[in-house]
Amino acid sequence: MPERDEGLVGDFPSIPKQKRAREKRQALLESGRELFLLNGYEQTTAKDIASHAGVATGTFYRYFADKRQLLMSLLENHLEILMPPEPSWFQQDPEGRLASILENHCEQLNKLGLYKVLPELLPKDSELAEVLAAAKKKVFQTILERLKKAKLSGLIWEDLDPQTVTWAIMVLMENVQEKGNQTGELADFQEIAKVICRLVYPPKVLETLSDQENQK
Amino acid sequence: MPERDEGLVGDFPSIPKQKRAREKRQALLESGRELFLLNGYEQTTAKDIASHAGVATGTFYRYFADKRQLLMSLLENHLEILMPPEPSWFQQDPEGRLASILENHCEQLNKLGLYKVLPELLPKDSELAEVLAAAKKKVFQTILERLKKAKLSGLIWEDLDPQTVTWAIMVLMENVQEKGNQTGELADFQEIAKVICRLVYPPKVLETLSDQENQK
Amino acid sequence: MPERDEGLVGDFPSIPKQKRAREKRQALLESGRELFLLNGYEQTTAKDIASHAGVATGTFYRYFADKRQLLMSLLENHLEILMPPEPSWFQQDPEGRLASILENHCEQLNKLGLYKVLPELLPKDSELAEVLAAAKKKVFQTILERLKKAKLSGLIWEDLDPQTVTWAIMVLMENVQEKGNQTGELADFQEIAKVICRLVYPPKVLETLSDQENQK
Amino acid sequence: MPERDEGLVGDFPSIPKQKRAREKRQALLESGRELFLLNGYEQTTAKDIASHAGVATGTFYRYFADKRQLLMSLLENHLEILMPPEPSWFQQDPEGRLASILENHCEQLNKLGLYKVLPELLPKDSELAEVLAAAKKKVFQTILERLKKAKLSGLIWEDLDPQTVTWAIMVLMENVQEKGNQTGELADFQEIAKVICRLVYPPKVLETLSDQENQK
DNA sequence: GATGAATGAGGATTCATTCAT
DNA sequence: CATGAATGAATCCTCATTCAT
Repeated sequence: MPERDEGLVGDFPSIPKQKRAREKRQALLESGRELFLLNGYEQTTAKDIASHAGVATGTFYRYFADKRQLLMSLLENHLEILMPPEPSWFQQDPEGRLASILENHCEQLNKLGLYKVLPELLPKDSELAEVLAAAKKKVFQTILERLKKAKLSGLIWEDLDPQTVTWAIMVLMENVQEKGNQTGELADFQEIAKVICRLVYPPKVLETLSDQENQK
Repeated sequence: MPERDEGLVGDFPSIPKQKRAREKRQALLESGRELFLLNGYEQTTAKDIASHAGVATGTFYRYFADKRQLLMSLLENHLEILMPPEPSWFQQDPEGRLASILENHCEQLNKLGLYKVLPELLPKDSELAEVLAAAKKKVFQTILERLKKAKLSGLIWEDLDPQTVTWAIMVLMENVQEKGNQTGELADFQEIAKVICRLVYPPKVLETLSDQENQK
Repeated sequence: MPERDEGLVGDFPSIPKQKRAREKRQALLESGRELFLLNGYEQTTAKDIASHAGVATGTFYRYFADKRQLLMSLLENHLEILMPPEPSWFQQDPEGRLASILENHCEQLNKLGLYKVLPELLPKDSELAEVLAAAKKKVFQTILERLKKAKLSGLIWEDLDPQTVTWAIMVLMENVQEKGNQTGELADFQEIAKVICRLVYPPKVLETLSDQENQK
Repeated sequence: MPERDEGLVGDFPSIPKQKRAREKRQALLESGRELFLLNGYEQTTAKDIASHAGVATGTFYRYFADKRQLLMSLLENHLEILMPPEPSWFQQDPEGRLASILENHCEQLNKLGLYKVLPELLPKDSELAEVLAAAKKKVFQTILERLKKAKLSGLIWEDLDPQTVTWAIMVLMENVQEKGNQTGELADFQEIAKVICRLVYPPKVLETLSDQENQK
């Protein structure tokens, strides 16, 4: 009766305590990640992952119940990276700050790469879809709250619906890492930040916030 | 044994056959579309599609090389629906027009449904990905051109990068049909249109454009 | 949606109506029977059965859900052969009749051979065990009823418990086909019949019944 | 690092180890027996047995070549329990004695339980089958000899074939422990003994033997 | 052309057995 | 000696594709 670790999504075979075993588990996770990115989830077999990690097929099943579970582990470990960041709007130089947040988020996403497999999985794995949707909803709520507070202070556009603005911000942030692909150039985070900020602040407010910074 | 349609004014050999063949092809395409949406692309087998269309497995392969080709046909037939619309910015009441464009686009997308399978395919089918990317690039260019013209007329924000704005508009338009899922409400196209227009027009320009309309 | 045939034990993929298909199904059943007898149930794989029947592995699964189901079909088709016969005790020359019943039963059992696999399966397949137990119980009841009637007529031993006698008769009949293996000779059905009859009739009754026959 | 038991009067190297080893072997045998009964032979893995016995998988293979050998050891250790008893027919109160022999045999069989796995193994393990057949043959011979002697003394039915009677007795004795399952009641050893005795003694002889007892 | 049975390669998973620690 | 992680052959089963009718 191996001990089991109840994670966010499903059961896992006992997570090994031994150092060697932990390393092997890590190697499998890493191999899985790489091959999923390279060939897609369906096209990657448990055997592939195992041999890429330098172990036998059976060893894979010592550490993971199946391919799906390995992926779930991966996602669980990096859920926060997959979520769009939650910028705050009261700070100075919002554009610059947002740009660097975006750049950082983008860099992490690309390093992880898992965002490439999600679209393949969401349609068939409703459990996973729910988990992600819940996480996104939370981010949505946070951003929305902040926007509403900002609105009370008169910092943001009066005539835009905060819900819709929140949605737009999230959609844009979730797609930053693909901007390069479309335009053929690297994403210019400064420009993107300006665009997003335009949805939030009227230009005058933005000037004020920037002035404050300049005065410092 | 080809059936013959012997009419008063001569023979139309094989025309009925062609007609039936075309119908069969259509039935297969339609079955494919439905099943892909229902169960996802990978989970749908050629046999499923054939029997859902009321023909034998082998018949499927008379009309399509394989499952992928059927999907390609589907996409080809409806590529324009899958592409974001190309709004123009010189017209009066831009928000209202954009709203109705969005609503229409969204409706067509949902009726077709194919947008749900794309994410599953793009990672593994680079050819498809290229085709779509090219189509998107074209839309991108069109929108960009229009924005640049508008900029020359001083109608749009001076300080935003047209490329980035174009990218933002497209991303937002491509994700309209998912807005409902996230917020739990139906997408409010009017509000979305307002948000998108904010990225294009300074409020004063917008007022002017609307005034023109009112004067009519 | 293939039609399904609800048998005694479990569901079966559609039983084919086409002649060729039926023959193939029969060939698979026969191959299964032979290989089960030859190598035992567990040692026989679906692939073995398929290639012994001259078809591909996948074909096996067109006709049977799995190995177990093939066996169930076999058993269902021949359940009556597997059950011990139900002799009646009022007739003339009971020994001779019983002997020929036994010989016939034994011959059929050996021709079928399935009795050799049953012991392997009963411990792990409680569903099958129940079906067989129920069938045996029915035979048991029939034999018991007949014995009780005979007892009322004073034809059988007064001092033996009919239930126990029934049990003994069934056990002996179920083991006839193994007598040869133990003694090294062919089962002598005449002698076995005499032994079984001794459990039923006192010698004097037996003489009377035989006399009646002689008088004819 | 072998532990050593250094006593006053010399060394007993490895004796403690041997004792522990013997215990471990016993634990494995016992675990094997329990799991075989519980899940059947095929369904029990070497790993199951080892962990049920509280040792590592590898340790199993230090004590037994494989699962089969463990079972063989078990059978070897308890062969006599598995064999039907060898009643003698000269004693007084044969029915009572036989009844108690049967009860005892039955009890031991049930305590051991191994009889439940034999049917699963005999078809695939001809070596085992031979060993058991040989043992049974020996019992058969013994019973047969005794019957023949009794026949010389005129104690038993003149008209029944001793070989067949021997066979019948063995078959009945081998199936006592299953009588309960079929009739739904506990086996009534007294009645079974009466039935078996009917195959051996004419009623009058039985009375005489019983009288002798009564006279005592 | 249409059919659908047949094919068989390929993926998931298990488990007897070995071997480095 | 004991351990239990690692091995990989072997099984089950599916499904894209072919082909005889």
